[in-house]
Amino acid sequence: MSETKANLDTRERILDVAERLFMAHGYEGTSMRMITGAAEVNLAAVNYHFGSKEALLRDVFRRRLAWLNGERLRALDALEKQADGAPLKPSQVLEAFFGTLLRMGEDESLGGMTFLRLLGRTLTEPAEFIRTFFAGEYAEVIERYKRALFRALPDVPRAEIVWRLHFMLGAMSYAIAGTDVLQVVTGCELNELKELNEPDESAGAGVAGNRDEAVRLAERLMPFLLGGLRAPLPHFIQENLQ
Amino acid sequence: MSETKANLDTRERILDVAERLFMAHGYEGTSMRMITGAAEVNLAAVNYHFGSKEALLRDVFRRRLAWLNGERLRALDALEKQADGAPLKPSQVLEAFFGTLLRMGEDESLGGMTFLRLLGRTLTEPAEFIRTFFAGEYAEVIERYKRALFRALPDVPRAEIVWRLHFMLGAMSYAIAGTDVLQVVTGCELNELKELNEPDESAGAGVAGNRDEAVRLAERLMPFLLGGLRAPLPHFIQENLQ
DNA sequence: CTACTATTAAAACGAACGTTTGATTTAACA
DNA sequence: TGTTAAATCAAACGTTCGTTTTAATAGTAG
Repeated sequence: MSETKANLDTRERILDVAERLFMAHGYEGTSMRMITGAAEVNLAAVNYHFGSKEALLRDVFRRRLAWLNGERLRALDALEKQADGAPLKPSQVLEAFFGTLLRMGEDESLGGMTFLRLLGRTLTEPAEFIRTFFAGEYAEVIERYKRALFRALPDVPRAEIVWRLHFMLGAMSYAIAGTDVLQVVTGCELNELKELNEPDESAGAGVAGNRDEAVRLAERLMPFLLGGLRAPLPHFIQENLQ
Repeated sequence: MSETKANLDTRERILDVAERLFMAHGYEGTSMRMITGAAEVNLAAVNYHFGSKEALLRDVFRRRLAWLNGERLRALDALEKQADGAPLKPSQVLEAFFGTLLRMGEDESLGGMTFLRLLGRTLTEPAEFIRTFFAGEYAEVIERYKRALFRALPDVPRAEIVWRLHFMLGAMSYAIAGTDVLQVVTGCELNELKELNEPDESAGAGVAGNRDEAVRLAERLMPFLLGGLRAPLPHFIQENLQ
């Protein structure tokens, strides 16, 4: 009995279920009883293992962000070592930052698209403890990448770079998190997106589809982001398209 | 007595307060008691005037979106009439769509930046009734603008156009909604953003600052969005920057 | 076996939630 | 001025929330 339960210990199973439910219903919209019910553990298990609901959310993210931002730092280290003191190319910096994220979406053992969408959604959650938590978790990575971009674009005003990085983070976040929302809004012509749109399905059946989707998303998003970085300065909206 | 109360009737005052609080704390994070308390009305007033909390949120958005999307349709009508059957330029379409939105952010009587940020945040809320509501409210506008973009870019695959529109909506949404979040994440170098960062202040003192900020945001965001539309197709990430 | 620690279980806690009720006040019109 | 409908009010409704408590159950070293 309890074959599926014995595979993972309680702690890990709670983290997996919470990740999925927070993504599907948001932080406030997910109750402890929903989590412990879906994870088939006792109601008190969350408070026993994590202390509180807030701490659970933090641990859900810590588990993934530790890997993600570590990988990002390692990628930047490798690039800078290879460049040997010379400034990096802007696309290298962006590829290291966003490429690492998108590759994470392809790996189901790292949370896959479920976590990426949760991340994108949670970045806009207004709760104070969430914001301060993210600020702390991201501080080092953002600082390093900002410096790399400043060196890569010495002639662009630094405020402009930060603005554009801001927009790129937004486009990326939203493109991932809002997929199902805007699929409806934009009119369902992209039925290949449909596979992503089953937030409550945890079966392994959709894994392959999600991986393909992540690859496709990465390919389409990267040039868009570079386009954002390469765009002309304000007041110069010329008409050289098509 | 009740000088500030007598100016607006109960209904309108509830809408204003709810708009502000939903923005600051999210839908689930805002209680009826917070709303009625801040609006200085009885707890039962919301259910009396609107029926339920969900209906209140819908009315908060209806009040603004009716104006916004109506204006968007009128702007597109004007452009198409002026073009006299010829395809529009892509930048004209984007300017009509996003420019209308950003100009709304400059007008405090239309909700200003408070509503824009609420809109951006709520678009990623997972609650089902919110999603279906937005899909209905946006359907006509998106359909019209999609058609205009298809005509404006006959050589670009339609799926590609929808993708890029998707990303642009995301970048715009997030740039507005996530201002205070990413200000922290990206390191506070843009201290001119600080003025926006007082979600609980309703006094008129910050109005001028917010309007300036909206104009600045518009100027910076538009070329970024055009850059997104103008970006090369996948697999062609060349290095012509800086 | 005993003693001890870690984990799970059932039950209940007080607080806060959205909503409803029924009485009371306000405003408009005959 | 008396009548009626709209609006406001205090109070309570039943439910659900996150958390805590207390007891029972492994699992392990001495």
